[in-house]
Amino acid sequence: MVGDTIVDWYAGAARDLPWRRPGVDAWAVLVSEVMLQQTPVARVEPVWREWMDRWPTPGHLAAVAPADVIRAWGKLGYPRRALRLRETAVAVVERHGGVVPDDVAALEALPGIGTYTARAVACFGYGQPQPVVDTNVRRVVARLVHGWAEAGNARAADLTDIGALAPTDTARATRFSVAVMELGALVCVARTPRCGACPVRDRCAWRLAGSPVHDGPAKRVQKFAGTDRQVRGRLLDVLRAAHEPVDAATLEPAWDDAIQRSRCLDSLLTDGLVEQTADGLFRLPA
DNA sequence: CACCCGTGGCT
DNA sequence: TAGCCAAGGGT
Repeated sequence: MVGDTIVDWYAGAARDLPWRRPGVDAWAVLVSEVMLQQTPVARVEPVWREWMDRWPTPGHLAAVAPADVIRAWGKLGYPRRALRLRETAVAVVERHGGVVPDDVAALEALPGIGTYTARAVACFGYGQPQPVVDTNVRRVVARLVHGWAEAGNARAADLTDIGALAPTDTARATRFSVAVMELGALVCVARTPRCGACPVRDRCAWRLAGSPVHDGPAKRVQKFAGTDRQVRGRLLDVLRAAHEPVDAATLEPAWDDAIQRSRCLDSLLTDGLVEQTADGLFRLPA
């Protein structure tokens, strides 16, 4: 069956990623998964190594100031993830005695841990045969099973779809979850799939249908230039570099439009990524 | 469910 | 070059 074929392919094709090595615990896996949310492997690797070296356990991370965490996060993007990761460390210490929980429901209750990440931790960190659905898996299933060129929006049936392909053997089912992700990351990629290198090309519904082009609605492109996300990033850049609180004037060069700049600073304060001192200066939260 | 939340490399 | 895309989550 296809599941077994994909597992066998993975044995010879898997990348040697640091968080996949033997002895890497569930906390280290959790940290990697949060960093990998919407961020490419190549950019995560060095930050993850440095991070785990500094803060190897939830207890270590829970004890440091948000400012340190935000700086260490660097330019991975979506810095709210860094804040939530620290909050998760606190929750693991307070609610789970410093041990990452091994059941999906408890994992999903942690800040910044959703449907995907909870199952990824249970599967990759604890060896459970959990179905795991990320963007790679949705694309593989779309092509292999449904014969579509692209995955649609995430849907509840995704978990059922991938579960149906998993090998029955428990250990192989666990391997299967990483294996499908790897297939999507290395072979069944978004832009130009390398079907010649695909272990299941002969059983792929999309190929059997003649590799039709995507005919549904185009996915909405997210603009970046000029958006609040860019402005927030600029403001945070200034504050990451400053090791003393700064006044509003110091933030002006970050963005010309005063209205937008002010709105974004407010939203950073609301998010807890920035705080204001008693004398009205701004800094990363101590 | 649609939208918001960063960043940088690749085509 | 401008857009596409990357191991999503929260609201």
